[in-house]
Amino acid sequence: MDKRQAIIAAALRVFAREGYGQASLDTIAAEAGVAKPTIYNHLGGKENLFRHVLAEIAARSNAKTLAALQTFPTDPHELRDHLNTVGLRLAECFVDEQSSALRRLLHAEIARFPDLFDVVLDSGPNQATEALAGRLARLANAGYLTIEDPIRAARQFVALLTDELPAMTALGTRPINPDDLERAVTAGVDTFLRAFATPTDAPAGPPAREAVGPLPG
Amino acid sequence: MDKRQAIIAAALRVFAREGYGQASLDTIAAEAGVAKPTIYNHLGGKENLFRHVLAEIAARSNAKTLAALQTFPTDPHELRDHLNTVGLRLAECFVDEQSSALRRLLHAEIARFPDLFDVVLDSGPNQATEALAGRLARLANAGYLTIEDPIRAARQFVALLTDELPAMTALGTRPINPDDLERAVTAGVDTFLRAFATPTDAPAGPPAREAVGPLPG
Amino acid sequence: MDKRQAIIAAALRVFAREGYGQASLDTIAAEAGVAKPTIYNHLGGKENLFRHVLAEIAARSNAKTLAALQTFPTDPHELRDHLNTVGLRLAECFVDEQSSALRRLLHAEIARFPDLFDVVLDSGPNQATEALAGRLARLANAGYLTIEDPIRAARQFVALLTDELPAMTALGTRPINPDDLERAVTAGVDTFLRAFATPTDAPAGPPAREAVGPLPG
Amino acid sequence: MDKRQAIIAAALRVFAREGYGQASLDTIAAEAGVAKPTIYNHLGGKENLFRHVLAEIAARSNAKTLAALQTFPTDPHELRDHLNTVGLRLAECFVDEQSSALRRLLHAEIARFPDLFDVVLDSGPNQATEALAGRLARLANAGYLTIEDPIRAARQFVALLTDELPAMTALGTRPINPDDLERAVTAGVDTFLRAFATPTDAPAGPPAREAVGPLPG
DNA sequence: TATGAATGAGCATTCATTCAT
DNA sequence: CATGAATGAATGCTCATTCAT
Repeated sequence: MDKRQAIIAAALRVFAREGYGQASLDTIAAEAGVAKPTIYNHLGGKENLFRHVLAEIAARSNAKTLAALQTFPTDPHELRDHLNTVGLRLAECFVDEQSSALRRLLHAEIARFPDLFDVVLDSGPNQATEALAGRLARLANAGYLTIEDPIRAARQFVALLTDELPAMTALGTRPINPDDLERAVTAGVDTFLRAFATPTDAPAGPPAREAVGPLPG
Repeated sequence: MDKRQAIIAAALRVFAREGYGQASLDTIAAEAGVAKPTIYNHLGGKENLFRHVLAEIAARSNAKTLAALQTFPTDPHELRDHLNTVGLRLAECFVDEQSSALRRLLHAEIARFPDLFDVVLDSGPNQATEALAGRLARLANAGYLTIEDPIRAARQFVALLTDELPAMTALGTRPINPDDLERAVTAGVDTFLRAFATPTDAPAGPPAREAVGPLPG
Repeated sequence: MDKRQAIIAAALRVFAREGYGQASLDTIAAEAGVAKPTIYNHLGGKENLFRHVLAEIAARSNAKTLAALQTFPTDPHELRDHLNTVGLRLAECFVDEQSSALRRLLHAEIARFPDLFDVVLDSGPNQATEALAGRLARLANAGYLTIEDPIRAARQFVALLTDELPAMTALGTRPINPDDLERAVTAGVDTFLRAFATPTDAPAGPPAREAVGPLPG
Repeated sequence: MDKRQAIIAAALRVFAREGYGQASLDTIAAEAGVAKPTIYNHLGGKENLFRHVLAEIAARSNAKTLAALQTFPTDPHELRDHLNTVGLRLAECFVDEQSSALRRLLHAEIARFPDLFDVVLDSGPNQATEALAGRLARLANAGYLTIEDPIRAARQFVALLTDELPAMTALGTRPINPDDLERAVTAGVDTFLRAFATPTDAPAGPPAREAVGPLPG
């Protein structure tokens, strides 16, 4: 329905702005332009509304992130530049307003909604990590990177990229200067490459096969 | 006073358990074994109480973390082992119940208390990062590590160490298996050394365990 | 609505009985037979409720008083009797329970609601004084009274009528004996006539024209 | 004691400013510079304190008023001027800050303290009325005034004097312009003399200034 | 389906009062 | 005598929820 979307959109704004506990259904109803009971008709209670909202943000964030990975270079000649590009896209997803709000809400209400954490994790970051791991594995197979555990590498790639962002954005409540964002990404990619780039004297080619598999002794 | 400490301790528990908005002074008073007005006499209102509590946890967490760094090896022969040891201590601080609660509360209430973020940051993580950076710089000076920006390296060290912990502990609400924690730390230290360890053809120190694979020349 | 009137009526009773500060919304709600939030839905908060109540009593009192003046004799042969009659009606309005309560509440809360005084004054006594002044001016024009400033005369008429009433009714908290009320009125009218009755040796007729206008040297 | 007076003085200010219900012992204690229990030691409870305060203001107001009557002219050649003078003094007592506060407090709390009304009345206005009645009786005996019931005349004298003052001072919460006060007094004295001055064709006293218009024969 | 109206429960806060010191 | 500390009780107000329409 039309109203249903209006309610979820309004709830998303209000929950993000005020948190679950302080958000009032009156505010949400007013902001959605509907009467309070309509919220109950469509979504039944505050708790259920919250779950729907989180699912919604998680889905959106996930879609955005997967889209950012869609054009991941699988056979780049300029590896660093390409990682910087894709890293910047990921970092932009990370500092995205809704993505930040989602993280804040999860932290805030995990005690009240312990199940939501896994739901969100599976619907979002885990998928992204898997996708990213696949891309990194291809680069490893192509000999550009030396990676034993692609999932781990993917997680660490993201960790290095987003390292400074919470502090720089006050947990996502302050906008970040694009230059600062790029610098943070560059720093993360730099360290990532120091750790995982295949030494360049062995030019390109597919030698690093064993690097992906089980390690020797 | 005695009561004052009891109030802060109880408030800490209740805020951590229920969040700022849902925590009620009745609950805190009951859990502290005092009457409600006593909270007002000592700490003046809910907001002030919350600030005191956060400051308290932040101070404790910081002290714990700085203590963990106190015995940082400055001239180790077994670099990896030593980094694993200190990394484990840091990770233990990270997954500490109070430290996790602090992070959750900060995320939850940063919209209501925008100033608290910087306060906590300065009283905690920033000091730890600086201390850690100093230790890493010494190791670099001694030729064990190749580091240009110690602050950045310190931040990335922590990022790599704690990478998996939020997911493994459900944002600090579930205890973590010590073995899992150690594995996560090892993985982080491993990548850190791949990125920053000085190449081993330099005589100092043992080679960084072949399992990691050849480091870039 | 029905409930709205019930709330205002109950609030009127409770405020009159206990004063603004001591009156509790719980009491008012109970006495009105509604739940507390209903008061907020209809009238928004204690202060607003108080304003509505005062406006209500002021309007009622004013209507009563103006009605009492409606039948004011404009050409009486028995001037004293007629003034006694109208004076008694006015005095009855003055000692009326609600009118007294209004005066008490105004005195009590003028510090908290400085604006209410003028509001009530304009919606009540001032209108009555003007109406009364008009009636007195007609009597003066008809030669029965000698009045230069009808507004002043009206005020003084009321002052003389109500002179003893506060003390006799304990500021409106005790009922007054009708005989006592009549005696007080008679005394006031008596003095009023001593001051303003045109000397009777000039029988009736319209001679006192100049008395209303500017006085001689 | 010193403290006792400080408490009463502070309570007087606070009660006058905020009313009985809203005045808090904390405020009074702070304003008096004592600890709260000290109020209990000296004056036992809020209600008792209030009684003491009212008695105190009543006594002061009464003293002031009686002093204003002390120099009442008993054999004046300029009757009107003398009545204006004494009337002005009485009116000044009436608009006095403390006297006004006393009236407001009495109105406000007569429901809670029904007995206080008579206490204050006897300790104040009644004494003043008696004193004034005595003075007026002397003037009547001297042939200047024609008065049958001096008490009644005294009450009416005051009523005519103070007629406009409540409206002009917003029940004593706004200061009054001295010129306005004098004009109000003059108007009251004028009407009083029209009612009670012995006709001037009798030799005693100067004629009552034609501005008043002819007095009834 | 959508809503205006109503409510029971709960919250932060304040206050008059007492007690140990 | 004076006070710091503590508290039971009450108050204004808000909220999630329901029901009749």
